[in-house]
Amino acid sequence: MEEVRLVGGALPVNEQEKKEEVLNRYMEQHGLKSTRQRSLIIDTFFAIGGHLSVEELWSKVREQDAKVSVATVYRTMKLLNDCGLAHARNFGDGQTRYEAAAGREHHDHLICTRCGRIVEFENDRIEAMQEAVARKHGFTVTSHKMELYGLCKDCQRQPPAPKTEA
Amino acid sequence: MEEVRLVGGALPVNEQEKKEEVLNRYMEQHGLKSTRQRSLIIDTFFAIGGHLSVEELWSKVREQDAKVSVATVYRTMKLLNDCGLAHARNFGDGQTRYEAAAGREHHDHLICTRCGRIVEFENDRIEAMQEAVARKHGFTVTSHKMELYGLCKDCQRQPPAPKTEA
DNA sequence: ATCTCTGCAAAAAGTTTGCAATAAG
DNA sequence: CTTATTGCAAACTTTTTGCAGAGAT
Repeated sequence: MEEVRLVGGALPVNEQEKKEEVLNRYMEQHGLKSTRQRSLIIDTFFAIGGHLSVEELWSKVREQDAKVSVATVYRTMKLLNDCGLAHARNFGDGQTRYEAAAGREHHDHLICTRCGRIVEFENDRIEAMQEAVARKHGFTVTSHKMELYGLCKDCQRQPPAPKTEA
Repeated sequence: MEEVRLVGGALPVNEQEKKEEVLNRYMEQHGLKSTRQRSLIIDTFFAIGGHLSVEELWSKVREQDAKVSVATVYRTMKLLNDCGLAHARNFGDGQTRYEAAAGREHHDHLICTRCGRIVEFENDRIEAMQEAVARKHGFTVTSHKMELYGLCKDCQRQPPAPKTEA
């Protein structure tokens, strides 16, 4: 139970190719160059998975190359976001978190307010009802965000020490 | 149709009393004092309604008293949030927005990505399903956030000029 | 009087940007 | 070679905080 800090992490091998394809096409079309730090940041991001803040990602990246600057991490994540391989999320802790997006279904989040654990889920019936509600109000939905905050199984029985998000 | 920029704004008169009661009790229990700027900020906040950023609220407050500082607005809104009369929201535009909460049911938001209009709604069935999903993952939900982004009725037929949030 | 508040300005925290040096194609 | 990228530091934005003077009870 402990090792599953986050659900929805690193991509399976077959996704790797699709991801690289998307990335390469995007870089080519935009005249971008492939650099050592970009690759390192991107690889690290997809390898770790989860919902990383720039700070967290940066510290992981620096374990490999201490010279990489935050600015580069910010710029690279913006790039990944723009080409659709990562989504920027904001869970209200004051910093933007990124999550891998390539080839993944839309999903929502369950967030433990005690230990910071984040679990992803999807539910078609809820989505259908959202559509219905929107229609009733004359809206056309293009995207949505749903976050459930509460206590995870472990934290419900007080004991487990609160750990800050992985 | 145009005047309804936001749904869920100023409180009805009968709510005013309940609100004041809550506020007074809270201030008393916490040894807080009622001051000119606090009252002005709070009254302005409830009078305008909607989903105000500190910046917006501050500018409205300054129309009445140009000397009030942002710090005081921040401190006062934090206070309102703590006593449960306001909820801090984050719609991803980089600034915290507050909305009146006294005696209002929990609700979610429909947000027009073109004109910024925000419509509130509530749906018990969706909430019930959220509970179910959470339970399935071993979570106990204490609060949630659901935002549907898309185009409102007006903006679906291109013409209407986009206006920034009231 | 006493203890809380306010305004101001400085400090944080997170993110962005300008620029000269550096690396990629 | 030419153009994009990087690191660094300065700039920005939003929010918080320390402090001395002003205000509330």
